[in-house]
Amino acid sequence: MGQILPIQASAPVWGAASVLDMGIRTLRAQDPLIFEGDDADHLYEVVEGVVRVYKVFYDGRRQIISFAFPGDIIGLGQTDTYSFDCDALTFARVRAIPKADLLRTVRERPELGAQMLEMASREITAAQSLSITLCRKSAIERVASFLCGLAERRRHTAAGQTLSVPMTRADIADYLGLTIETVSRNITKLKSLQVISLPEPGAIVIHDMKQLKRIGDCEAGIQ
Amino acid sequence: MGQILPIQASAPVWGAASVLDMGIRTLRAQDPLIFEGDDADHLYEVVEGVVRVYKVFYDGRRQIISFAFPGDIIGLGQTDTYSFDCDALTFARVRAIPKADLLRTVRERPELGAQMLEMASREITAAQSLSITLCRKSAIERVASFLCGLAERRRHTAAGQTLSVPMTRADIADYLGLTIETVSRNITKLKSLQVISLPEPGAIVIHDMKQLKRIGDCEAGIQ
DNA sequence: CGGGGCCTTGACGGATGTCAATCGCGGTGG
DNA sequence: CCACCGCGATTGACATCCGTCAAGGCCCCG
Repeated sequence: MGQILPIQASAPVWGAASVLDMGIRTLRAQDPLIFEGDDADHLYEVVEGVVRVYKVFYDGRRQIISFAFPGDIIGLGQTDTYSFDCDALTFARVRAIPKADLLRTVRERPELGAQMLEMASREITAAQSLSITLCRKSAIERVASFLCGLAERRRHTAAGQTLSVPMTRADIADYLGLTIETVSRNITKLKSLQVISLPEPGAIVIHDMKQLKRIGDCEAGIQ
Repeated sequence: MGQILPIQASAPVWGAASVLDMGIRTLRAQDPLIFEGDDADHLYEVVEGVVRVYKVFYDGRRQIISFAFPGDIIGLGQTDTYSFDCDALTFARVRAIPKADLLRTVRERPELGAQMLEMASREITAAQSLSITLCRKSAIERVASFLCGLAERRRHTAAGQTLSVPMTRADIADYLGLTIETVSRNITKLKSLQVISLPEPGAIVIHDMKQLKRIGDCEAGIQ
């Protein structure tokens, strides 16, 4: 069985840890971090583990907006109250950054403001590319691009490495706008194409990254 | 025939018109403003008219990312080069804001930085809600929420007002991730439900805003 | 009058959702 | 020890929504 790399801690993004490192919160899997409607008075930087950000609709439909990995910031797009729920997917540690402190710090160090803008930019780009994924791609293309993205963010781009997939099929489905069954069917299809394999639950091995990318980018004639 | 309100000019968003009002560009319908890959050295604030922002894929598929109305800023999420194309949907005037000037100004007036962050926030929220629209909603729900959003942004929330819809069915389809035919069918369905009517091409009247909202928010049992 | 957009409407097929059965695995308790 | 249960994943059968293809209408304009 392959060694699955842990989801590691990262250096503080803001550089100004001494000023902003107000508090680290430790979360067990499933522990809530943010409820929709809470006052949006903190940003959270994921230090370790994986955190999921999602919206739940009156009828139980759920849209996962993002899986946040170490180094990611949650709450940049929130002004008054949070517009989403957020909880831990795995054991996780997050750094809580009070917005008031942050704004004061930005006043003293304008370059931090530029950095925040840049991160907001990236978030806009991510959200827009998610839109494209969701509306222009077929089910297998979505699954393939999801796995590609996962591997890239964890820098597991070499073939044959075991990639931990801490989310359930339901999480993936709610992220990709599909059902559990469709996700499962298409993972099976990728397996039968010998692009990936599933050595154990919660892990996958990407055997043919190029082909996976081709499928994810709609460049392969898969039906 | 109802009088359709023009899409009006707005006061400069930045307040600092004397500093930033570097140039107004006038565009006829269909005139290009930004090509994907151009150096992202300007922001554009729409002053009058409607501008569309979109991506075109290798296979001709097009995703409209946003319709920008007066007061909207284009290019906030762009760091190096633009990642989208952009052109005028109607006659339009835009204020070109050189980024270099803007950064200098922000250094002198940090509150502008906060304002930019807030606009970026709004853009993130918009992109995320577009994701949800695209992946969680049925065709009629998408069309209804599109029309609701249009009415809200133009502040035509009273029933019976005539709302100008300057975009074609193809534009709406490429924004909502649908086909022309599906958009048309569902507009017809909303008409037969007596929620809207089409007094003339390029205009709609919303008769039952509450019901339209219910449908757009997935709160109505429509098949 | 004819042509070309743009829109609407109909018929049909296919991808994906829904419903249901089954499997494997881990935990629990008799 | 093993039967039982619950949860997640897989697989199959069927239904349905939406895309595709095609025809036709409306309107403007030459």
